[in-house]
Amino acid sequence: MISGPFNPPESCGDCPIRHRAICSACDPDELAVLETLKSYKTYAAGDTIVWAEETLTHLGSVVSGVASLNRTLDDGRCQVVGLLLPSDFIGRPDRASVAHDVVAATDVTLCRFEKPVFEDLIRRSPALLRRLLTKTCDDLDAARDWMLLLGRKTAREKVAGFLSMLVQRAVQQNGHPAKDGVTLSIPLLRKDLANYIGLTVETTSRQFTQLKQDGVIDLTSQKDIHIPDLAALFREAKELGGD
Amino acid sequence: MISGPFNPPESCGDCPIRHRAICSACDPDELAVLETLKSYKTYAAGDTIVWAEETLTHLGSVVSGVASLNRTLDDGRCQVVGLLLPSDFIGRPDRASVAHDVVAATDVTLCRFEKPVFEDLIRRSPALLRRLLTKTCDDLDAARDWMLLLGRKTAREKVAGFLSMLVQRAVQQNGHPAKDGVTLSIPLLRKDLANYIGLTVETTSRQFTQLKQDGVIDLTSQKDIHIPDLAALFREAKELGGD
DNA sequence: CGCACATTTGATCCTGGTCAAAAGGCGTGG
DNA sequence: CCACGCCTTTTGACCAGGATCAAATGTGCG
Repeated sequence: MISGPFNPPESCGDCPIRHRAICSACDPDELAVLETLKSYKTYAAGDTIVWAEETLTHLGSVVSGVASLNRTLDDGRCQVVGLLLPSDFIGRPDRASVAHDVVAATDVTLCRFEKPVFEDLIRRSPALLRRLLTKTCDDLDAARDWMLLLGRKTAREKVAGFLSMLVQRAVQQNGHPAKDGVTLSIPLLRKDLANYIGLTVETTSRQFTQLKQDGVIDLTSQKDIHIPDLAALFREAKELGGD
Repeated sequence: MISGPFNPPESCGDCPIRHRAICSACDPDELAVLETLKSYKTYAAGDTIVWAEETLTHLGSVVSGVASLNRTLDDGRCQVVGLLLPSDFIGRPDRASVAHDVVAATDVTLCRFEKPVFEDLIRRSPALLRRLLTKTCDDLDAARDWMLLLGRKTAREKVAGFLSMLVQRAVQQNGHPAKDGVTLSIPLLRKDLANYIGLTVETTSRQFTQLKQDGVIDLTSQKDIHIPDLAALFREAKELGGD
């Protein structure tokens, strides 16, 4: 989605996630405070940003790139339990650690605050706290939607459901309503994608092939995909209200 | 778990969930305010407490009983996306509705506030807001744990995982550390249990039979279960740190 | 160009689903 | 008190969707 190195914005006013991240709740005065406290950090694709159970020193938002939240069993089985896209938040204020690894799927830049500093911020700004609650509720709803996909959907529906989710998030970010279909880039390797939808790489790949043959999707490269008819994709995904 | 009709407490001080529900964040003054604003409502097992997408008039906590959060597809496939036990909270302050049905699994009593009243409360009490955020974060972590179970665990591990979760929640509520095993009651029908762990009733039943034959569990009746060795159960469930 | 890794395709197996029927529980009414 | 009927749970026989194992094809990079 972002090509080339990402340069952090000069000021919060120029920040690409200014109106969607938790700081969107802040007025200019508060923003001026954040400005002095924030710092940026960039990770390369594949880097682990946080290890599960590790003590967090910072909290913050994804400014660019995509990260996945991974929960892994001793025997190697792995489930991706969430995707962090730009404006999504990492960490919770009242716990020392998170319960899963956070891994950069692409190059990732974070806008961070030291944990005690952030805790002081939300103590002083109810708006910020309120915004964080809203975002957490949204994450919870998304996680529960995903439970339906993992527990009850077929392989084909899972792949279509994943793509539907990507499309919906892309539309809600870029805001283009899409007239003649949508083109987007899949920010995960097949392996990670499979771990996200609870399948193996092989079945995932087979379902892509099928959906392509059936004209639901069009792969221009392995990562770049074109969806000619959104309603058709949503129907395949059995989204509630997908028609 | 609760037998016979449940009588709401005379005052918040006598309430069984006083120290675990969101009101645990309140000082005596705040509690006195809540006291004048709350109301109780009881539902019979099987009743739908809230329909998905229906406009919520109240928010509140489960005082007694168990409710399940159900997400259902048009073709009838159904996934339970959460269990509400005593002290758990229903609803989110900033949305008009919830994304899933809330169904009473046993008889359920709620302690409720009218939505606008509750919104006013959290506007005036940062402690309450803060407590709500903590609970929501906990729910999110639990949902993500469940995604691992749904996406990556075998039928046997799913059943053992469900029982492990029940045990852990029972211990954290009743606080008894359990010397010679734990006895508890399963508050769901097999059908609902199956919908919670993403299996059919038949496989769920078969796994119970297996676990019984292997001495991991002991069914005294269809709902009442005794677990002689918690560590053994956790091992079956492949819980992180289950040994 | 050649190597390492990601993705796709193929052949076979096995876990869990489906369909069907029996057994167990429980409340109602004779 | 027991008989009947309804619903839940268990068990059985068979089937299929997705996993596993293996190999071929694609892709990016030094």
